Amino acid sequence: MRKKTSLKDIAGAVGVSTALVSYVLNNREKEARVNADTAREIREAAKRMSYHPNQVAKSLKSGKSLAIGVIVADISNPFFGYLARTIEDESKKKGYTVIFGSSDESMKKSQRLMETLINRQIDGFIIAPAEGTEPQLEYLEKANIPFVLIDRYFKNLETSYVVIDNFKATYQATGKLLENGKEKIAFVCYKNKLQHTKERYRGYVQALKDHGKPDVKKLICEVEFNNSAYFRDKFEGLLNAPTKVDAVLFSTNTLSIMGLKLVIDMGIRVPEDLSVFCFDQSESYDLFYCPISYVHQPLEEIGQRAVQILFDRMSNKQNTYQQVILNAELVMRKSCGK
Amino acid sequence: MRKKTSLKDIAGAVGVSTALVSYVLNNREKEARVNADTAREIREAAKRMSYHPNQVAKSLKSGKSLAIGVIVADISNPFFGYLARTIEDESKKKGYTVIFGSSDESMKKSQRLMETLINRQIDGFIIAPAEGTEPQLEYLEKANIPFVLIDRYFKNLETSYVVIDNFKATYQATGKLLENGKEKIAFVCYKNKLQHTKERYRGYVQALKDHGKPDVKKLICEVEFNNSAYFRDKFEGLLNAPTKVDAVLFSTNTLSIMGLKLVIDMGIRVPEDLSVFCFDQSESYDLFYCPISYVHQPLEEIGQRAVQILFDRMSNKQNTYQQVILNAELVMRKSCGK
DNA sequence: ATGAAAGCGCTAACAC
DNA sequence: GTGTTAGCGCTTTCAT
Repeated sequence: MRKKTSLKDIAGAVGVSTALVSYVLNNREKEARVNADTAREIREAAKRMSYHPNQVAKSLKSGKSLAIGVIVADISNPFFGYLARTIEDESKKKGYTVIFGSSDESMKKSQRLMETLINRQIDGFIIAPAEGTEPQLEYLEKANIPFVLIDRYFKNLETSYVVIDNFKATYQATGKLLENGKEKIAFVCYKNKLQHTKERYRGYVQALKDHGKPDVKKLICEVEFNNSAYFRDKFEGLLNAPTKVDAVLFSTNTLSIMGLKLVIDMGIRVPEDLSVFCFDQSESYDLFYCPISYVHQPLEEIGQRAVQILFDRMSNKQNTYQQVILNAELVMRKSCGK
Repeated sequence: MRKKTSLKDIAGAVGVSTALVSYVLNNREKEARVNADTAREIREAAKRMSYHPNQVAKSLKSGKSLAIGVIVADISNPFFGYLARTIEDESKKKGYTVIFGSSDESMKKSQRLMETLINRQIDGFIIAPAEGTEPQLEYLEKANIPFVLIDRYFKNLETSYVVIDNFKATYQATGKLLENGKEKIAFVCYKNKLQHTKERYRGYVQALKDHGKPDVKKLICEVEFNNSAYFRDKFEGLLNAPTKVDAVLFSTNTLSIMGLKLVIDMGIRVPEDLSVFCFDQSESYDLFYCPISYVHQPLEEIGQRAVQILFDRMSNKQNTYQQVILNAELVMRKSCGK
C-alpha cells in the first residue's frame, strides 16, 4: 500500500472519466445529472479503495486552503490555549482547519510565522499581534488577506478586532480596591507599547486620579517579558519600599502568578498585609489560600466573535472593519480586603 | 493587488524561463549553472514583486507537505499546551509546520481530525491517542504514514512511543506517603482502559500490597472524563466515608486541580487532616496554601524525543519502532505530611 | 449522461 | 546556461 488512491484510480476502476468521479464525490451528481447507478458504483469504489481527497490539489485548483492561521504569544499560556481552543472548535464547525503558532511577543518570530502561513495559502488570520508588527498587518491588508486582531489592536491602524474595554477593567478594579479603603495601590504591568497594556495602565492611573491620588510614580512596577529574575527584583523592591504598598493590581495572568508566588515566598499575608487583584483567569485564583479577585475576560466570546468576523469577511458578506469591545467582569473574592 | 505573484510572473518580468527562476529561488543555481547576473536579476525581481512561493503547489508536486499533525486531548489543558509548544519549536527548527487538534478523548473527534489531516497530506503524526483509537493507528500504519505516540500507548500495538514509567511513578509516590506513615491512602483516577491509566493504577495498588495493604477497593475513586459533578460526588463521598482517608494521590493534573478545590471547599487541612500527592505540573501546586508534592513529567524531553523519532522515521533514517520510557521525577513538598 | 482537456504553481528531466 | 515540457490531483468548461 504505497501509493494513495486518486480520482483517476477510481475512474479507471469504474471505467468512467475523472470528471464524473469528481462530481459524485463532491455530491454534485444532481446538477451534473450523473446516472444513479454510475454514482453508486463510484461511491462504492471510493470506499473500497479507501479514497481520501487530496486537499492540497483541491487548494491549488481553487485557490482556497480552507485553513486559517492563528498567531498568539504562547500557546502554552492557558489564556491563549483557551482562546485557541475556542477558535479551533468554532472553525471546525465551518469546515476549516486551524494552524496555530506562537510569536513569543517577538516581531521576528511573528514575521516568520506569518510568511510560513501565507506560503501555505492560509485564507485568513486571527492574530494577537506582538509589539511592532504593524507593518506585517499592513502587508496582509495590501495582499488582501483577511484578518481579525484579538486581545490587542493598534490605534493608528484601521482593522477588525475583538478586545475588552481594558481601560474600564482596571479603572473598576482599582475602584474596588479604593472602596475597600486601600491607600497605596501598586500596579504591575509589562513594559511595552501595546494598546491593551497602555489602556490598563491608563485605567489604573485615572482611577487613582479621580480619587485625589495623582501621585502614582512610585506605585508602578513595569517589567520586561520573559524575564522573571527582573520581575522578582523589581516587584520585591516595590513591596519592601518605604511607600508601604497595601494593595496590588496585576495586569495579566502571567504577572499575577509570578506575583503571587513572590508574595508567598516573602511571607506576606493576603489580604491582611496586602490586598490583591489579578487579571484573566487561572486555576490558581481558586487555589491560593485566599480566594483571589480578578478581572475576567470572556475568552469564549472573544474567540467566537473573532471567528465570526473573519468568516464574514472571507465570504465577502462583510467588507467593512468590525470592531468589537466587550466588557470584562470583575470577580470579587476575599483577596481585595475589606 | 489582487493576484499573487507566481514563478511565471517573475520569469516574464526578467525574460527567462520558470525553470531558471525555480532554481535560483531554491538556491540551486550552482548545480543548475545559472548565470550569476541572471540569478541576481531574478532575486531582485522576486523581492520587488514580493514573491512568496506557493507551498501548496510545492506540496502537490513533491508529495511532501512539510507539515506534521499533532493530536492531543485538549490544547487548552496546560499539560498538552506545554507539550504542544515544545513540539512546535522543535519542528520549526526543521522547517516543518505543526497542525494541532484536540480530540477531547473522543474516538469520533480523533477520527475526524485524523482524516482532515490525512487529506492535507500531513507527513507524520504525533498523537496522544484517545481510548479505542487503535484502528485509526492501524490505518496510519497500513497507509505508511509515520507516527509517534506520546503520553499513552497500546500494549497490543507495535508502534513508536515516548512515555514515562507510570507504574514506577505512582509506586514511588505511594511509597513516599507510606514512608510518612499514612495508613489510608486514596487514589483518584479516570475510568478508562488507556495504558497510562492502568499503569498508574497498578503502581499504586502494588505499593500498598508490598506494604501489607492488599485491601484497596474502598480507597479508589474512579471518575469519568468531562464530568466534574460526578467527580465531586464521588470524591466527596470518599473523603466523608468511614474509611477515614488520611492521604490522597491524584493521577492527573485535571484531577488534582478539581480535587484541591474540593479540599478547600470542604475545609480540610493539608497536610494536617489529609496528605496530598498530585500529578503533572501546575502553577497551582506552588500557590496552594501548602506547597504540593507532585509527580513531574519531563514534558520538554517527551516533546523533543517524539519529534526526533518522527523525523528519523520520515527521513527513512530509521524504520524500526522506537520506544522511549522516561522517568518521572518526584517533587517533594510539605503536602505529603511527615 | 459522459468524456476530453486545460490549468492551478511548481519541479525536474531533458533538449538545445 | 537556458528553455521546453510533463505531470502532481483536482475542478470545470465545453463538446458530444
